[in-house]
Amino acid sequence: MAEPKPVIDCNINSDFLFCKTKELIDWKRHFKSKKCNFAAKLNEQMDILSVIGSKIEIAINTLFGANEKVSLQPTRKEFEGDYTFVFFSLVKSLKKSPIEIGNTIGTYLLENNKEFESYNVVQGFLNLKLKNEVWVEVLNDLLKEKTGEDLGNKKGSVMVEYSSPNTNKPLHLGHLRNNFLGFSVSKIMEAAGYQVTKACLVNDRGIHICKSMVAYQNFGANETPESAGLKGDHLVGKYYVEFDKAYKNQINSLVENGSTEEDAKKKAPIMVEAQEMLLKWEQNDPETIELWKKLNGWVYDGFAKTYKQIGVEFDKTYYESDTYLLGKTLVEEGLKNGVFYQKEDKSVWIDLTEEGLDHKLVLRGDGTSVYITQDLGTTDLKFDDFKSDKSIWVVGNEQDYHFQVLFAIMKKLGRAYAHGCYHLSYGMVDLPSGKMKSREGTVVDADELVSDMIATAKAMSAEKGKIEDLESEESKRLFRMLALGALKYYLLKVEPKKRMLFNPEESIDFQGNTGPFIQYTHARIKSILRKGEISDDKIFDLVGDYFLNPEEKELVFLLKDYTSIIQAAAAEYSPAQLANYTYELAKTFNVFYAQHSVMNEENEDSKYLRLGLIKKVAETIKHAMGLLGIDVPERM
RNA sequence: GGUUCCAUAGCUCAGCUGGAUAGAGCAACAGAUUUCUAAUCUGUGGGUCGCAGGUUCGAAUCCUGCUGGGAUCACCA
Repeated sequence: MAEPKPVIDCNINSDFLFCKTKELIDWKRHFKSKKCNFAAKLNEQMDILSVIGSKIEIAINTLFGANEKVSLQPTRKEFEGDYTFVFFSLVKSLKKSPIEIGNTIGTYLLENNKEFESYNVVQGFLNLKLKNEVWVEVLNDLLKEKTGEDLGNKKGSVMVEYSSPNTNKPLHLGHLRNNFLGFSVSKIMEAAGYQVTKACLVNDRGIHICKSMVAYQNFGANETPESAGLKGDHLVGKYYVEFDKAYKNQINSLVENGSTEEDAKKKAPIMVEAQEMLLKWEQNDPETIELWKKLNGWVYDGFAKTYKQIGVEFDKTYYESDTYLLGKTLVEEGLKNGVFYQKEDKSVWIDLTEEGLDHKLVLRGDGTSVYITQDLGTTDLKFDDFKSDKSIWVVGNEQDYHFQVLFAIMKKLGRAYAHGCYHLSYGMVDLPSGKMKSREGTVVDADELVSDMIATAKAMSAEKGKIEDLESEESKRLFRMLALGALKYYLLKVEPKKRMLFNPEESIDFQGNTGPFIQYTHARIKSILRKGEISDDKIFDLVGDYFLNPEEKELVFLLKDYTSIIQAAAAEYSPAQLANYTYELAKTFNVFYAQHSVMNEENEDSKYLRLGLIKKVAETIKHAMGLLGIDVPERM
């Protein structure tokens, strides 16, 4: 094994990976007026990628007098090198052959910098290999940093609204995608340096809850969650279904007696009753309010259990019953300043044709609100309450148009916050049997799904013979952790905006690109670390002159990307990017694990470096999974 | 019909602002356990990147058109 002499001294940070002060100043001056990828970053924290990029920019400028915007990509496996600079654009402007340009730059880089080990040129690709000690130092720096916590806290504040359930039925699979997305995006934004408020807007009023109320009043016989042995939300959901049954029966008999179907739908007594109840509710009828509070109370108890079980939470809960009348003042404001216009029937509209949208009603002729009216008011309220710089709505893509309209109106009303509004739109969750339809009873209930998955996790653990006492509290925690890990990862690994297929069998899979695979990887590492804890000081002392093998280097390579992955995931509101990264990291560790031993390694330097390395891998996995809302076990 | 999103291996999905021979997992087949957890690892087969043009040194990626699918186009929420 090669044993390179230590060329790194203790001032490495200020001298080696970072640019020398004088050099730095020259670069800044040099690139100030020009657009250069990396030079622009000099004020910020420098990572190895930026350093290399800047050095190439310098080289090109010195050699050819050209200002090139350099971007780098990891060198493909089939070529030698760490990073590749693609310079086809230079071939044209410099009118020289690719080989000549590549060699000129490569030679210059090697002669004038100490980071580079070698280079090779293939067509317009300059493959650069960095010296081993660069990677050791990258690792050393990583070990000194706290995982995922060096991003600063200076990006402002953001509100993430998600979940937003209706109080007439329990949560289903579609809600789970919403909840997991919302929670994860909140965590990611937080990690990226935002101050986050997690908000939930409960849809607790309206015709849907009145339907449940009417059905309960008619058929409920004073049933309670206790007497029925049902979670509150399921009990109320049951009466929502009862309503629908009775409604359909009434329609059928009306049609049999000669009504048209359209007429029957309007005149069915139970529907009339529901509408009357809504009216009573709006008039604050005490009896109605009492019933409403009772049923909603049950539902909230049920939701609370579900939220606790799936591990999501909120900092602020808004209730539509409090906010549904808001927005009318905005309508007045809009009329006053000419953003809105009024028709003869007194209804109020906005013309959004310039924005590529349509005319939109914002207030009915009788002065009552529509959906968008409420949302105008609620949006103002949210920004007023929290003074957030940004606001994210996690809502399904069936409301894409609604949010386009909402944001366009806010802009027209001159709300400064309008540019900070973002609709995180996600696709539907399909089942192998097709679309989920609540009316056809093909919805997958959230509570049921979670408990099924916990049971499966238990069964699989039993089958593997991994767990001794299946009934212990610790085991139960583990099964829940695995079940939720599988479910959350399955729903989050797909890019939010894409429609996705939920295959029950695949979702509880523990192999391949799954949550439990990553959880298992973490448990494996912790198992080693239990045998070989080592103080940080010792690791830092020893890594200096160690020669990394390819598997170790690959891990370092991935680990150093972690913070930028968080930034990217935050910028695109995409937990999927983080999920993919974490999978890649876990997989890479397992390759390392299959080929190298940590505790049985005879070379002490190697052993301690590996202990440090895998500790960092475990921390990164844990942190990243945490951002997905997934816990990882110490053993499994 | 207008608007909008999507289309990549048998299946489920990656593929960042255009870069080298398009990648994973599952499924199939063949291997690996005296060694820190085999819920792991290694290998094999599998592709008209929906179709057709365009932009250029270079396109799964950008533009246009077409086909297929989803969503939406309520004085519902």
